[in-house]
Amino acid sequence: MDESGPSGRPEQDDASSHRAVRIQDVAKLADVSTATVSRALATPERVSPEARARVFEAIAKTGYVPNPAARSLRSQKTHMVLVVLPDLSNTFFSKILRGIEERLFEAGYGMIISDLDGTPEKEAHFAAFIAAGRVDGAILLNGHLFGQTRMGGGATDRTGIPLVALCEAIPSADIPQIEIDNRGAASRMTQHLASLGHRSIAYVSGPESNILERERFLGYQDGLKAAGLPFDPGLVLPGDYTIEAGVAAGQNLAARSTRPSAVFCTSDEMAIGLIRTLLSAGLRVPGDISVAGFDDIEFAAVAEPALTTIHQPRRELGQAAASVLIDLLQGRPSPKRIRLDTDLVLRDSVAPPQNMLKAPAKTTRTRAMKPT
Amino acid sequence: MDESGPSGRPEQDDASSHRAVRIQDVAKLADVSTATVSRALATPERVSPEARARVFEAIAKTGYVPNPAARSLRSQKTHMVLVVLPDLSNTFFSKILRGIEERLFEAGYGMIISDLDGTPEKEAHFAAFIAAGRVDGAILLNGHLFGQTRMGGGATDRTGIPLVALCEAIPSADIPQIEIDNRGAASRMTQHLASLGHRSIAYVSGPESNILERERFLGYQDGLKAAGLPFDPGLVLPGDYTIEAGVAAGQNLAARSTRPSAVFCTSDEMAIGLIRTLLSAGLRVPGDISVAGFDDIEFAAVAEPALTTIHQPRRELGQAAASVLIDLLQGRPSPKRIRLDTDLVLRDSVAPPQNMLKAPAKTTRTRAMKPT
DNA sequence: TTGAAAGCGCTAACAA
DNA sequence: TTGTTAGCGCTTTCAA
Repeated sequence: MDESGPSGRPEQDDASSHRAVRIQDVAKLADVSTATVSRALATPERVSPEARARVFEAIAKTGYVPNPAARSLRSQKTHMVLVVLPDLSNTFFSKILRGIEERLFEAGYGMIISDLDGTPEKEAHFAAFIAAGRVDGAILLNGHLFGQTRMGGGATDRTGIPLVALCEAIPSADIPQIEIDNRGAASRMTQHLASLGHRSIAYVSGPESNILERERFLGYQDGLKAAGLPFDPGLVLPGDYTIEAGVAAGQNLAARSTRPSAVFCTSDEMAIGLIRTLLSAGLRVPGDISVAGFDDIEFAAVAEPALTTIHQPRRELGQAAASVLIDLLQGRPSPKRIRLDTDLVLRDSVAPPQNMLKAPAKTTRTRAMKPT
Repeated sequence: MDESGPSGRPEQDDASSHRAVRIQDVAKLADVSTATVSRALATPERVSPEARARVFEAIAKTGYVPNPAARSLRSQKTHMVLVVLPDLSNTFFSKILRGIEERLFEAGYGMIISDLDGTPEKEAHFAAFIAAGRVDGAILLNGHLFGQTRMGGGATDRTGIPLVALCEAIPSADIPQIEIDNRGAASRMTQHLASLGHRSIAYVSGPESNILERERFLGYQDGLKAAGLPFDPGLVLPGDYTIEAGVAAGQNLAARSTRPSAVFCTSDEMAIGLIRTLLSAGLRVPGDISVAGFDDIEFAAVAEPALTTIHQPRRELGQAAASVLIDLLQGRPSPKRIRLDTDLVLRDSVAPPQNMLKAPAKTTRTRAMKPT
């Protein structure tokens, strides 16, 4: 079809170059069989140096790119990974995604993203995606995809593709988990607040059903206990990690006659929304109320006041998850669980309660926990 | 992984069969040919009701899911769309992405994401992605992918897959463009600032090479001219849409002895970083300096002070781009250019200059431009 | 080390 | 309306 031009460059595209270059074309040009071309690509060491050289030359000359559909049909591999996440438009996830993409890219995998905004039908759809064999593996950023669908029947190996859980551990499933110590971090923040003298520390939660949330809530209680403070259900405000939830919690708090002196929000978004509402209501932060967040998103550092929060290594989390999945995909052993460290980031939104003194805060980071 | 069983015949269909159900299995069960099964799926109206019923029953019974690799190999369609974007971890893009994903999902397309963090090699990689036929079409959110690589030679139809440019129009290429009127919006904001009495309006730019940036910069100049203000190059500060760039611009401004009374930042991130730095330097916003942003990201409304900015319909932009691409993919006619409206969102970060009076601002939206 | 040849599972051209 | 059949482009036995 496409004779290579006299120049040695790939053919000029006249009307002629309809057809993509196939392995046959390369084989013919290199004067070998298609099998040899295939081998030269997959296992170069099993092809004689001469043949290999000719093959690569022919590939360069023709601009041959293997057809992934054919390859995939034959080899049952797609070199694609599915990433399932609850909300694409959430800053928290997008940074993780980037970490994932980086690593997958390096390893030659493509990334298919599925954003299931809480829609059960979408879960089913992406389960079908997996079932159809469109991907070699998947990274799950939400705790319950396949929670019902797939794992429910205990049929972990029904579809049989490697899965990795990121952040939201899937409790029953025994798939590798990449996470932070949510409980420990929440406990640590709570104790930090207590150590400054706060006796009444409110908690703005994530969605109840969320595994992360449960861990953090336990951590909050741990922290209270460690500080010798009683747990007061009246100080627990419902939330869902969004700015709006923070605003709602702020309104709730602002309307109270007696208020906690500190609030621990389980996401920075909520903390920022909460602070905004408090300020609008004429309260001072941290003067009247200290507010702490969780995640350390980009905006935490430039919030007004700058947010004291827990730093999560989001990109690294993504990278770690991708690395584990790639190991699995390539048959290498890989850790069943990776727990990355968090940092307690001290900024300006938290201070000792009104009646106590405190020097103006500077951003400080404290290593939150040692590796285990 | 596992050896396929005695490969002559498929296993029993119900028990935990190793082997995936194929079209043959369905055909046999429904007592029709594979062609009929295929037709029943693709063009049900061309199959007799009885046959169709039996086919669907068999599909339900077996849990048949077509093998996309085989389908794709044969039909030369992948039902995949590539989305190329400059920075996945940027809030601005993630909301757009969601709009895209929604629409693609509805139409039965999957989304492959490529984040090229300015790395030229990645551009090449994804160009290869397209060349290999892994996707049926692509949405480009950055102005210059294939700017050199592909379009350079004027060979638009070299790879021949439908392309849509989103936000950053690719100047020379004649592919459909989905965008906002950047120039008009920037002009409008500039005039708004001028109308409040600001005579000295600084501008924090995006990356120079960026097409968006050029449009907005022109708009800024248009606005100045319309307001009868001179253009002062000393009031143009370099930026790149990031928080850090805003911080840098803030430091620059804070260090000056005479300062503009207003600053127009071409992204909310920069505006937030700038405000933060100004406040830290002891300046008041908008008391001493008014600051305006661009984009209206989620955090704009809860920034302190709340940000006056240009609202971009990000999700809708994504949806529009996906819709156009789907039209193209399915051979329907589609508009060559879609321009969505922006809004001027008035909040608290902008006020008349110090010597003038102004009532406390409330969030207000004004339609920025009429459709054309 | 190499080549011939048999499919991977599906769709579409052609015939009936 | 339906079935037969020939590939789509590749990898991978199996022999040589």
